[in-house]
Parts: sequence; C-alpha cells; structure tokens
Amino acid sequence: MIISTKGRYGLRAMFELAKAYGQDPLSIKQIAAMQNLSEQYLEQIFSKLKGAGLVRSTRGAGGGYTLAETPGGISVGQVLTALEGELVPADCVGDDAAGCAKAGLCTTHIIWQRIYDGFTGVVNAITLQDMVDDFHRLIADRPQAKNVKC
Amino acid sequence: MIISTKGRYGLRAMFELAKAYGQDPLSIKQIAAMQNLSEQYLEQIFSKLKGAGLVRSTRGAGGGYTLAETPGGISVGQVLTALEGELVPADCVGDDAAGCAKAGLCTTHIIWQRIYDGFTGVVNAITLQDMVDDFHRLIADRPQAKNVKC
DNA sequence: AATATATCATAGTAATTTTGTCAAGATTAT
DNA sequence: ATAATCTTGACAAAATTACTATGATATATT
Ligand code: FES
Ligand code: FES
Repeated sequence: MIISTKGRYGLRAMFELAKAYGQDPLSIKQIAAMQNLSEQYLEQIFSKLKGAGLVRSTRGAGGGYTLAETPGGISVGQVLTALEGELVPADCVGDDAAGCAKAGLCTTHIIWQRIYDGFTGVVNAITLQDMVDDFHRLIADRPQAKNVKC
Repeated sequence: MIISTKGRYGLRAMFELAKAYGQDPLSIKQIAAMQNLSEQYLEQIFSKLKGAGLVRSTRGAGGGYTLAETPGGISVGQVLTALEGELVPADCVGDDAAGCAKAGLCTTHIIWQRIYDGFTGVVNAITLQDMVDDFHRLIADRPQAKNVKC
C-alpha cells in the first residue's frame, strides 16, 4: 500500500474539517468519533498537519482544529505530503534528490520522474472542496458507511 | 519511497535483459556485476519475475535469464507489480479490493481510484523498449554512472 | 480560584516489512 | 565427471508502521 494509515486517516480527518469549514472548530475527540479513529493517533497526525500549516488550532474548552485556508485552497497532495513525506517512487526525484546520477547517466531516472510527475499531477489537482462537492452530489442521500477500510 | 529496492533493482535488471534481447541469456552473476547488486538478493527478485512469467530461465553452464517476450511487450508496470504487489494507494482499489464501502458510501474512494488510475496509466504506458530507446538516444555517448542510487 | 476541556510533546512498543545473507540441492553444457 | 547456473527455503538485522501511554500546557466556564 502506497499510502499508510497516517495519510489515509489524515485525509479523512481533513475531509471532516472541510465539511465544517466556516463553523466552530472540531476537536480531535469529535473527529475520532465521526471517522472511528484513535484519538491519540489522530493527535500525532494533527501535529504534522499543523507543522505543515494546513490547520489552525484553538486550545482549551470549546477548541479544536480548523482549516488554515479554504477547502479549495488545500489539495489532497498537500495533505498526503505533510503526512507521508514526499511521494517519490525513488529518492532520485523530488526536492531533496541528493547524489542522483540524473538522466543521461542513469537510465531509470526518466521512469521515476514520469511516475512522480503523474502522481503529483493527480493529487495536486484534487482539493478538499472537490471532495466536499462529491460528497454533496453523490452521497448525501445515502447512509454513510461506519467502519470504512481506508 | 513508494518503490522498494526489490522493484528498483528488478527494473534495472530487466533493463539489462532488454538490452541483451535476442542474444545469449544473462546470468545473475553478470547482471549483478553490471548493475552493482547483490547476487543472492537478485536471485529472490528473479524468482518473482519468473513466477510472473516475465522472464525465462536456462539452467546449467552458460545459462541465465532472458525476457519472456519482446522488450516492447513488457511494461514497467508489469515488472513493478510482479515485485511490489499491486501498486495501490489503499486496499480499496485494485483487483483484490475486498470489504470496501465503495464510492457513494465512502468519500475517499474516488481519491484512491484516481491515484490508482493515474499511476497505472503511467507505468503501463512505458515498456522496456522505451527504456532501451532512451538509452541509445541519450546515454550511449556519455560515461555511465557505476554506483547509482536507484 | 477551581474545574473541565482541549491541544501539545514525548516516549515506549508490538507487529510487520524491508533488505538482505546463507546454505543445500537440482539441472545442464562441456 | 565437473563446473556453471538456477532453485528453494530458512534465517536475521534494521527500519517502518501503527499504535498506546503519560504528562504538561493553555483556555473557557463555573
Ligand atoms: S541514480 Fe538517480 S535515477 Fe538512478
Ligand atoms: S472503505 Fe473503500 S474507499 Fe473507503
């Protein structure tokens, strides 16, 4: 599996925040209950999301987390990268590609580059707003699954 | 890193086989020397490649491995899938997606599906022949790197 | 001031996966 | 025969994953 639980759970959590955008903050306890996740594991996830500047936190009673930008301003790629690190097929592509022999010397470089470009192209093109729109268009009238596997 | 050493080393090994297509088989010892890899680890890799039907083996002295098809008939995706398993972002897409709540019930399903489609679209479109062509076009005149990091 | 509600920070840990190594056997060309 | 080569299975160190646990700090409410 390419995306670990951190990325998958984190994306589900960010989806809840996107649905609640403009309203009061959501606490970890609320999100954990909504998405059936461990509270303490979610804390670790939100620590990374906050470090990446994707969420804002409010401490104390009635506090919680809100999106740092509009749902349309946050891409799935930003969320996954914050939680998984750079989504590279090999260390030879991406921002910190040190010591790579590069294209012209290493024949597989062009492969990793194309995979990376395709991947980032997809995940950067989808925003949290797109997820919310899909939700309203397709799902609102049906019962939602409680115990999802993703 | 999305692709582990098995997939990365295996692709480099298959690239050597593609360059030698139509000639005598290449032994593991030769491939290991050419790509600077461990012979015993390569044996495991070729065991999987053979199980997937991508290479043919010849035992005994002078034996080794050859591609089971033309370089143009084997895609990078086939090689990586044979070595890494299905390249799925989450268990909810791909051939053995059991117990998934599916789109319409789980909002993130469409995300995993799009990532999967994008990924497979890229890796299935590139064949070993493309790699060989790139090699001849771009690299043949330059010195090749000995110790690559991919 | 006291209390309940939250985030924040760090440490520990069991299970799994990765990344190999090692050794013994089977097959075939010469 | 013999050397070369694939084949198979066991083993293991290291890294990663997927959590759990604990305590500290900040804030709203009473
Ligand atoms: S060394 Fe960077 S792609 Fe091979
Ligand atoms: S349960 Fe399959 S995508 Fe969520």
